[in-house]
Amino acid sequence: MNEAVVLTPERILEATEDVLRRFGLSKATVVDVARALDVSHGSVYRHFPSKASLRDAVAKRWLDRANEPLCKLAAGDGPAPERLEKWLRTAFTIKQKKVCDDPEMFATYLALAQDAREVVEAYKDKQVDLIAKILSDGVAQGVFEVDNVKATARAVFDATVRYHHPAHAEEWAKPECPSRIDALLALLLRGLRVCKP
Amino acid sequence: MNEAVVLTPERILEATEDVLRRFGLSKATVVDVARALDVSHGSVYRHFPSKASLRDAVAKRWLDRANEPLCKLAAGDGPAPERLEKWLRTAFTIKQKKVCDDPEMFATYLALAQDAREVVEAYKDKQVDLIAKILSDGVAQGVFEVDNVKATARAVFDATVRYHHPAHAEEWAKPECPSRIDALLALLLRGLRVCKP
DNA sequence: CCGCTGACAGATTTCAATATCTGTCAGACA
DNA sequence: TGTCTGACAGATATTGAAATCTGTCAGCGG
Repeated sequence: MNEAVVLTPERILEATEDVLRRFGLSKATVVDVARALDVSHGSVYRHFPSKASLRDAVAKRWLDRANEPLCKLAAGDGPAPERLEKWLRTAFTIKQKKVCDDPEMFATYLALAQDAREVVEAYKDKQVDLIAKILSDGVAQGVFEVDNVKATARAVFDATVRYHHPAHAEEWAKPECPSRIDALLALLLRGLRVCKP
Repeated sequence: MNEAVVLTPERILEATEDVLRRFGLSKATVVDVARALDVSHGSVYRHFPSKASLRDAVAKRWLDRANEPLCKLAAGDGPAPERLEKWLRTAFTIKQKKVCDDPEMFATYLALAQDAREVVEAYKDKQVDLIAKILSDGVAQGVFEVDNVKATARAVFDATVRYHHPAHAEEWAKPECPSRIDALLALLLRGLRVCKP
C-alpha cells in the first residue's frame, strides 16, 4: 500500500529533528520541515497545533532517548550508594556527550530549559523520581538514612545542577571538573549514609 | 581648590554605575559616561584602557560591596554548622535582593558571569575561601569531618550554584524554593558533620 | 467525505544603508 | 609638562523596507 507516503506524526518528528540538527533552532522553520517531507506546511499544522508544540515533541523524544540508560540504572538492584554515584556520573556523561555530538539539538534543549518549558519540567521530575527510587532502595538496604525521600532526591538533583543543567555546559570541559565532581559526589554520599560505620 | 572637578577613577566608576543602572548593560556607552561627567570620552580612556575594563571595575566594586556581610560572617566565631548555614542563606538572600532591587546591575553581572570574566572568577574563589574558613573552624571545633577542606569548600559552593548563580535567578521566586533550600542545606550539613553524634 | 493544498493576514526576520560607538592620537590649553 | 579635547578609522548597532514565516481556512481532488 501507500504506507511510505502517509504523513504521520512520527515522520514529521523525524524530519523536524533532522531540520533542527541541520539548521539549528533559530533558523529552522515549519516550511523547512514541510519541504523535507515534500508536503505543504499546512499539512504539518494538521498534526501539530503550533511550531512550539512540534519543537516540544521533538525535545521530548530526544530527552526520553537520553533518559533510557538512567531508567535502567535506577531500576537495577545493586547497593544503593554505588548505584547512585553511577547514576549521577552517567547523567553527567550523557549530557556532556550530547554537547559534543549533537550541539544543535543541545542548543535547542538549552533554549527550552531557559524558557522553563513544560516538557523540560516533566523531564526533571522524572529524573528526581529515579533518584528517589535509588534513595528508597538505599533506605531499605539500611545504608541510607533519609527522612524525606522525595525532598532529599530533589536536593541531590539540585546539588548537581552544575553538571546537568545546560546553562553550565561551557564549564564541563574544564580540566579541574572531574575532581570537583568527585568532591561533590563524596560530600553528597556522606550526607545520605547512615551514621555509624 | 578644584577637587570637585578633578576626574578620578573613582568618579568615573560612580558615573558608570549610574549609567549602567539607568540604561542597562546593552545600551550604556562610554560616551554616555563621559557625558554624565561632562568630559570628552577620550578622557575616560585616559583612566581605563577599554570599555571592558571599566565594566569589570564597576562589577568588582559592586561584588565587593555585596560580599562584605559574608566576609564578616565567615570571620565570626560561633559554632561552624550554624555559621555555615547562616552564611549560605545570607549569600542566597543577598543575590535575591539584588535581583529585585538592582535588576540592571544584576543583568550586567549575569552577562559577566556568562562570559566567565576574570573578575567573576576571582569573586567565586573568594567565596570558596570564605566557606573553607568556616569548614576549618568546624574541623577545629570537632563538629566537621573533612579530609580536604579546599575541595570540600568548592563542593559546597558547587552544590549550591542553583541558588547563587544568576543563570538560575528566575527560579528563586518560586514558592517551593524555600523548602528546597532547606532540604539541600540539611543534606550538605549532614555530609560535613562528624559521624557519631 | 477526508486529507491536503495554497493563498492570505499579521507577526517576525533579514538585510543593507545609516548612524553611533570604540579606541587612538596629534595638538590645544593651562 | 601633563591633562584634556575632538576628529578620525574601523567596528558595531540601529533602522525601516522588503522578504519570510506562522497559523488559518476555503476549497480542490481523490
